[in-house]
Amino acid sequence: MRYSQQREVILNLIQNTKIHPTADWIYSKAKTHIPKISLGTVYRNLKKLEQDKLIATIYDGNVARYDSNMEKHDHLKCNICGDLIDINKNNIDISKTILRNFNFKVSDIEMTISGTCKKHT
Amino acid sequence: MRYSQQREVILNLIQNTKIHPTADWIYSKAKTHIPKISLGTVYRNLKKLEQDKLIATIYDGNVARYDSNMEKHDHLKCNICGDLIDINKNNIDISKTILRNFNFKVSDIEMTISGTCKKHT
DNA sequence: AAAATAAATAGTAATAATTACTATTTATTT
DNA sequence: AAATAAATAGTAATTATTACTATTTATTTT
Ligand SMILES: [Mn+2]
Ligand SMILES: [Mn+2]
Ligand SMILES: [Zn+2]
Ligand SMILES: [Zn+2]
Repeated sequence: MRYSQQREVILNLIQNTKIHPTADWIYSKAKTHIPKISLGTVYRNLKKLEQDKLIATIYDGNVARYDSNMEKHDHLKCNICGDLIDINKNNIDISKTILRNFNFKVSDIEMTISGTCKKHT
Repeated sequence: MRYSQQREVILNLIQNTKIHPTADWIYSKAKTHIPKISLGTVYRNLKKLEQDKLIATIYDGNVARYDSNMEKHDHLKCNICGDLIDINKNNIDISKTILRNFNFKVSDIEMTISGTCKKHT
């Protein structure tokens, strides 16, 4: 993958925030560095960075958010501000542990387990 | 909430399938019963049915799917066909149990824990 | 260093999912 | 049967994302 200033700025933005930003957030921040950058360039590079395993896409409801923490981890999602907070599996024995460790009151745990179903054996 | 034939058809369709259908799937099936039904009506009723806790919305990547199984449960998502398969928490001790019980090979477990973060205490 | 090459970009158009709007219809109450 | 307000059909608007294309630019070759 050939170097481009645009991609470097995009990756840096994602790496320097903990907010798991959306494409639009990245686009508006990137414009302060490269005023002529286009939204298409942002999306194209997000795809490439994901293919290169430099970032991961998290679908948060109906919008994609991007994460540069490539260690396997899960998230706490606040119902009020929508923040996504990184957690590690070993930390999450139960809701009580989360309340203790993160001062976060759990109301729901959603889990999606991906893989290959029996139709493809 | 006042009765409407449209809403009854929509709810019945969701209750009579295990596929966790999308709005479009519901729309096309509903048209065979009520040819003049509009897509807006489908979405409006999906929202109302959710508010009334008759169905739940599952965000599967970037599209919403609808589920009439209102018992707390999680899903296995097949990477190949995209099927969502209901599971219960007690069943999911580990990947091995899932392989045994569902003949489903786990490649990834994603978990989102919702609640209220410390900023709102 | 200049020319050649192919990848990346800007800008715009297209698509898909969802929500909003409004005149008309319909379920329910009076 | 008339009145009322909720629900609908049909369409327009919005949002997120992808596609397209002429131009620019990073890298390689001479
Ligand atoms: Mn994260
Ligand atoms: Mn389900
Ligand atoms: Zn919060
Ligand atoms: Zn499958």
